[in-house]
This record gives sequence, C-alpha cells and structure tokens, in this order.
Amino acid sequence: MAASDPHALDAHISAFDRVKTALMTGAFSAGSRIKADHIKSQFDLSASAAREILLRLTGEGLLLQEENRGFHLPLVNVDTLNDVMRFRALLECACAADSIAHGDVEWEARLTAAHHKLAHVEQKMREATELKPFIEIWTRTDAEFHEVLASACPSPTLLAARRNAHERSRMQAILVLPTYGFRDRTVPEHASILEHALKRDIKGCQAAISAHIDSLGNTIEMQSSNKR
Amino acid sequence: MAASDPHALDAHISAFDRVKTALMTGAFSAGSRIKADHIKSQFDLSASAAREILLRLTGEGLLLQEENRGFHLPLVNVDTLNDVMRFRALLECACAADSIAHGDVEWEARLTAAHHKLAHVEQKMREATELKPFIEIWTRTDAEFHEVLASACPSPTLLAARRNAHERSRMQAILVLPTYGFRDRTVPEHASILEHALKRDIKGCQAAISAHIDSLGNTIEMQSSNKR
DNA sequence: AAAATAGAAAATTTCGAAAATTGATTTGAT
DNA sequence: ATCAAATCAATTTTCGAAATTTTCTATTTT
Repeated sequence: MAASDPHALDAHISAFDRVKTALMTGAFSAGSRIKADHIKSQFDLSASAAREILLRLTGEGLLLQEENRGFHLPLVNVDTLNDVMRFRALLECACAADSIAHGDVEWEARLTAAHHKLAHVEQKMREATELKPFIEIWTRTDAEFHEVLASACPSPTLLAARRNAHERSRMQAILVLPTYGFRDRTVPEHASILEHALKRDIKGCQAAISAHIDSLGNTIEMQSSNKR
Repeated sequence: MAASDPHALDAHISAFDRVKTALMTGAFSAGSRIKADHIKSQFDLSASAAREILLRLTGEGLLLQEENRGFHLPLVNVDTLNDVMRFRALLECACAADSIAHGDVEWEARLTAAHHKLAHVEQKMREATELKPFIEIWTRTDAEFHEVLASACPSPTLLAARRNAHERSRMQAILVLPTYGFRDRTVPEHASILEHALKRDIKGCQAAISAHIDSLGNTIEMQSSNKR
C-alpha cells in the first residue's frame, strides 16, 4: 500500500464509510475541529463531497456543526459519556426485551456464536499485557454481539436508533476511556447478558445490560488501569 | 403576500425550517418523491442549497434517500405508524419518569399552563364541526405540552431523541390519519397524563402516555370518523 | 404482440471557483 | 499602554454548470 494513497485497498468502500471509520477509531480527538480541507485532502475528495460527508455524519449525531464555524467532534467528559451511555442502555434493554420475546432457536444460535467469538477475543485480552493491538477486532466483535442480541426485535425504528446510540457511545468511549472501554470485568458481564437472554429472563437480561453499560460509564472516573 | 412569493413574511425563518414545516404540515403525500428541482423553485433556493436541506432532513429521519434516485417521504401504513409510535412512547415514558423525578414546582406550573392551553384548544375542537382549521394550532399546542412534560429530564441525548421521535410520528400521523390524530378521547388522555405527572406517579403517568400514543396508532384502522 | 435495444429527456450527483464569514494581526487614536 | 477600528489570511458556505445516472419513449427484433 503506497504511502501516498493510504486507502488504495479500501477503494470499494465508500468515502463516507472511510471517514466514519476514521472518526470511530479515534483518528481525531474530542472537541477538535474537523476542517473540510483536511478531510478533502486526507481522503482525496472534492470540497463538496467532503462537506456532504460531514453533513451526513452530523445527521447521525457523530459530529456537531456550528453555523459558519464548521464541524467538530463533541466535547466528552464524565457527564456526556454517562448521558449517551444511559440512553444507549435504555435502547439496548428495549431491544433485548423484544428479542427475548420474539427470538427463535436460530436467534439463540447466532447469539451463542457471537458470544463465543467475543469471549475468545476477550480471553486473549485478559492474558495480554498490551490491549491496543486488540482494540479494533474487539470493537467489531463487541458491536456484533450487541447487534445480534437486538436482532430479533421486530421494530426497525428501535433497531436503527439502538445501532446509532451504540456508535455514538463507542465513539465517546474511544475518545476518553483509557482502555477504550475494555476491562477484565467486561468478560463476565457479557457472559451474564448471554446467560439471561438464553434463559429468556427479560428483567435479568436488562439488569445485566444496564450493569454492563453503567460500568463503562464509570470507567472514566477511575483511570488507574496499568494496561494500555 | 404576493402569490409569486408565498414565503415573503417568513424571510426571517431559515429555508430549512420552511421546508421542514412544509413536510410536517402535509404538503407532500406519503411515499412521494421530493425532487430537488421542485424544492429549489418552490422555496427559491439554489440547487445545492436545496440538496443540503434535503440531506439534513434525511439525517433527522424525516426523509429517505436512495442512491442516485433522490429523496422521498417514507411510505406509511399501519405497521410503520405503530412502529414509530411505539418508539416514541418508549422515549416519552423515559423522559416523563425523569421529569417526575427531577421536576420542581416551576416545572409543575409550566406543565399545568401548557395543559391549560391544550385543553382550551381541544375543547373548541370537540364543539366544532370541522377540525381542519384547528389542526395547525393544535399540533403546536400538543407538541408544546409533551415538550414541557419532558423538559425536566436531565439528559440532553434523551430529550433530543424524544423530540425527533415526536416529529417523525407527527409527520406520519399527518400523512395518514383522517383527523390528523385528534379524537374526542384525546382530551381525557391528556388530562390523565397531567394528573399522574402532578401526583408524581411515574408508573401511572407512563401508562397514560402509552395509552395515549397507542390509541393514536390504532386510529388508522378505524377511519370511521365523520368529522374532517 | 411482446420483448429487447437504442436514443432522448429528466433528474441526481459532483465539481471547482466565487462569495461571505470568522479570527487574527496590524494600525491608529485616546 | 490600552482599546478600537481596519486589514488580512484562513475557513466555511454558496453557487451554477458539467458529468453521471436513471427514466421514459420510440424503434427494432423475435
């Protein structure tokens, strides 16, 4: 991959997704301005193509826009992180309740498979001394697990909102959490969610989800992890 | 107001809001294409200004876009209406719970005032033979009531999502419901919401909200109203 | 007559440059 | 020296036209 064209292998991926991925993987810091010119040159786009992408990302709530002052990432602190996390918990719980009520054996199988993969990655992370190399794969695997957990919910509106909330909370976590949200306790949390879902215990599953997400929100206050 | 310039008096209102208002008041029909050219001429905008507005509205979920096939209103039927309504109910209930938990006397006063205005309009509607002339003011008053009800909720994310869900459900209602969502039973429904909110009865208030919104969703199946 | 093809028209998307706005720097006045 | 006005550079926003894609219509082919 030539240094002059860092996206040569991503030619089939839309420019929108490339910029969004950059945002979601921490290429910019919290509160920083996202200049159209920078996007334009960095991703080899025309001025208006770059602007349109930034507009779309603003529509998804991943960026903010100020009249005549361009686009910027949201500022992130304990309060904003917890706010988004709580909102996400509300939607994850609602989706999970619907999934548990409507999901069939096929759903159970997919959920078990997704958790198996996630547990595999997280086990490696617990054993590793450096988390960083795992973050990208873990982020994808974690998103997939929660996606499958919600997938038997019959409401397209709720599903779309949940996914968006997940993306927003993920972006904030990447921006401020030392280990991007992963901690040792994450492993039993995911196991507990799976267990209650398979038991068709809606209340228990929602409690597990809330605990999982709350613990993420609280991580910011105790940045004493010795792993990076 | 000259016929050639239907928006002369709205000069201080942004073009975005003018187009959005047109959408929200039923200027276009469900599923219909929203051609950039039409917006461009109808609202006296340049091609790219029109496109940018349509992009923003898509970001808010009020329009859909299909690659190289432009923008269009969502198709609306019993299922989509109920889906959005259920989602809105989830968020309204969450906001109401927070408001009841956090609202002070000032909030109670504003809520009472908002309900008083709403009840006034709705009383006139019950007495009237034609609903149409009241729809615009009623829509505003109803939105204000639900806005105030939610306003003591401390979560900006939840508040923004609730407002958006309200707008989307309102647009769908305008598109398909015969009386745009108003029925005689709406009056006691709003009263019940107020009553439980002031009593600080979270469960009761949520039940009242759910009943209120469910009854809207069901209206589409019984279009036997003799008023228009 | 139905299906397929080709060509024309309509609509969407993309583009790079012009216009307007903001923020920073310099200049001038008190 | 301080504050205000004016100038300048950087950035965002707006624009109308060019390029692409889709859609419609007419023609040809089976």
